[in-house]
Amino acid sequence: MSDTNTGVPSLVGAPLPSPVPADEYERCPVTEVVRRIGDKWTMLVIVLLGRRAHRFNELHRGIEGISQRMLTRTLRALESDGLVDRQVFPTVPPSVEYRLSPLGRSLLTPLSALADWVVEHGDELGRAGGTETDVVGPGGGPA
Amino acid sequence: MSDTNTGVPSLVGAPLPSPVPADEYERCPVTEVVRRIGDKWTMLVIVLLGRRAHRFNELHRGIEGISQRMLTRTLRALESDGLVDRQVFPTVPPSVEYRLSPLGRSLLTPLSALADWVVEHGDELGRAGGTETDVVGPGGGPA
DNA sequence: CCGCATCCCGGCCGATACTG
DNA sequence: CAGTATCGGCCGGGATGCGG
Repeated sequence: MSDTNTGVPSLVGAPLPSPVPADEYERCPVTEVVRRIGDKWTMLVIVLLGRRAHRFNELHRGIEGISQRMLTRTLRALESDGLVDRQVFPTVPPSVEYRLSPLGRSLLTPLSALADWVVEHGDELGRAGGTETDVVGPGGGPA
Repeated sequence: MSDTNTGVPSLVGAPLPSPVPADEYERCPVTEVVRRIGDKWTMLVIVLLGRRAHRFNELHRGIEGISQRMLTRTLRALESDGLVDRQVFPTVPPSVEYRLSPLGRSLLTPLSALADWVVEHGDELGRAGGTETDVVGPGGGPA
């Protein structure tokens, strides 16, 4: 299912015979996206906009702790990524609505998979054991 | 599927009746994980370890551009998150093997979903249109 | 071979003030 | 209401060198 010849030959697949050169990983597509949405606020915005369209200050109040600056930046980034659509109403006072683009909405699906994982395994994260460093006896190792 | 009462009531679901207070989003679990794996190298390491166990310098050579410092940091972080297991062979010279823990392997599944999305929509990202800012005529807006 | 310590820089991000 | 401008702290992350 995940298997297309784009550099991501299914993450869960068995160890492939030809261990793809390092260059392939350098521009790993998953990494790209994760880095895109991996910053401090992006995910929160996506989640909020995943529910319904929001106006600027609506988001500003909805995401406690975010500054105007970062909200603007985050929205601009999402916009230029084509994940959110921005709609300006030239009223007085002006108002702007942000909503997830079709592309952005399609992203919600894999994101839900992640959410599912967190719901199921999230409690095992954090401090999964301080000293599980498993030392085997001499002579058993590779080198 | 995504719907457990843990704070992530399915991202793709229709707009829920009770619009959860902002506090809920503050500690959005998905955001947590994404921030965990959203740094520069973590995803690459996970992908490599997803194929098979690797030794330190094997990873170092496999992920072109990473410094020893960052590889160590990344591995330590993944380790304390319980996503990778570290196994030391007290040989001379010493050797260390890193492999995905069961938890880490379980993470590959949702990550694959993301990979699938990238494979399918990745080309629409980046510059999805400079000035798609849609301005409607006066009188049509909310405010 | 594995990994830590130190130095340093650039960018992320917050606070604040100002504009249409 | 919806931003922009500027300053500054903090930290991610690269280079190098040392230790077990």
